[in-house]
Amino acid sequence: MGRGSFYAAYGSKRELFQRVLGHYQADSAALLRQIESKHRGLAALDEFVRRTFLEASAQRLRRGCLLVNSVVELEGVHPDLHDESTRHLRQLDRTCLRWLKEAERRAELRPGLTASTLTPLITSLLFGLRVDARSGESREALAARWETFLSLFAETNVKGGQP
Amino acid sequence: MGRGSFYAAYGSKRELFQRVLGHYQADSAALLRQIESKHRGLAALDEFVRRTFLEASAQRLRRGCLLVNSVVELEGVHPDLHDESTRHLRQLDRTCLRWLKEAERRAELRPGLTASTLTPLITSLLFGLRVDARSGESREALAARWETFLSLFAETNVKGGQP
DNA sequence: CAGGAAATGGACCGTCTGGTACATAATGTG
DNA sequence: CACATTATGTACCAGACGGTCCATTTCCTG
Repeated sequence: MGRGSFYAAYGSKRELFQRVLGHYQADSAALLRQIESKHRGLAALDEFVRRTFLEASAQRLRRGCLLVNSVVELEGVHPDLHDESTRHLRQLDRTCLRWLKEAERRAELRPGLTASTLTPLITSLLFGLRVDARSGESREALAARWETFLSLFAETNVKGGQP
Repeated sequence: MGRGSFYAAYGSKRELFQRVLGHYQADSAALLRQIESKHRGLAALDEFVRRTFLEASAQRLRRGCLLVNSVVELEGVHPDLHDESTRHLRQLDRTCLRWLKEAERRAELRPGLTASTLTPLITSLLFGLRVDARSGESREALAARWETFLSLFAETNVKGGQP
């Protein structure tokens, strides 16, 4: 793409990046909606992780998550873009909370655990897995971590429960 | 510091960065050793997290972890530095495994859990917490997540256990 | 085929960067 | 005090960057 057409189309590199962020976020939201239409509770969460981490190509996996990378890289340098990225991430957070509340209602959580305490922990772990991905960890290793994690808080009768 | 003295002392920016990585890693290792001399098993792990995340100033917290930031930012751009960072991180991994094995021996882990399956999960979560820190999450929020996590795999009689 | 819109490839500009060279000043030591 | 070492500020270089401008070409449509 020529320089001229680029700036005619997008105005500046910054604007392009913001557009990309928007697209990424829109795609993620679409995925969440699609999953939500087919699964509920912990099954939805598990499906999301499977789709996000385990079905990605090795190359795509190594690229990590655009939003997480942005949060890490833009802090201090581009505060507005950094904030925009974290805002987008929090949206994923809200969906996760919704799923967990459903799971709570369905008694898929081990006794004593609540959706509101578990949700931030889950999103933190997902951040961690995305860093792992970028550090070159294999799909299998990531999957194992996720299954272990799931087994820690899921009732034994649901998928991923502890034997 | 003047330009001249800088290049006389460090050779290049790259070399300086490598030195900084080395120092950071050495400091971390020293902290690990110090903790290991006073605590064992899950107590050591908990102390480490407390010292790393909860005692840091708000500014230092927001800077996150140099190694994690490097892994995220240097992937693809500076493969050698990226690899060096991940190598350093894996060293922390090994220490964590040692602590968990001790915890296993002392029956501090919930039944059915093993050190070798738990350790990678823990380091992933720690990565996630460092991203959270960089995204501006508060010390309290981070502490809450950690306590929740600990309660998921710690025996109820040890610190952080579930009531 | 003709004509207008859109895409292209460069030439060009100011600025920032890592890095060098050097002349000058500060510093420590006999 | 004198001397060698070390640090400093500055001028300078080459290259990359984001961005603009424009002449030329491509492409779609009447």
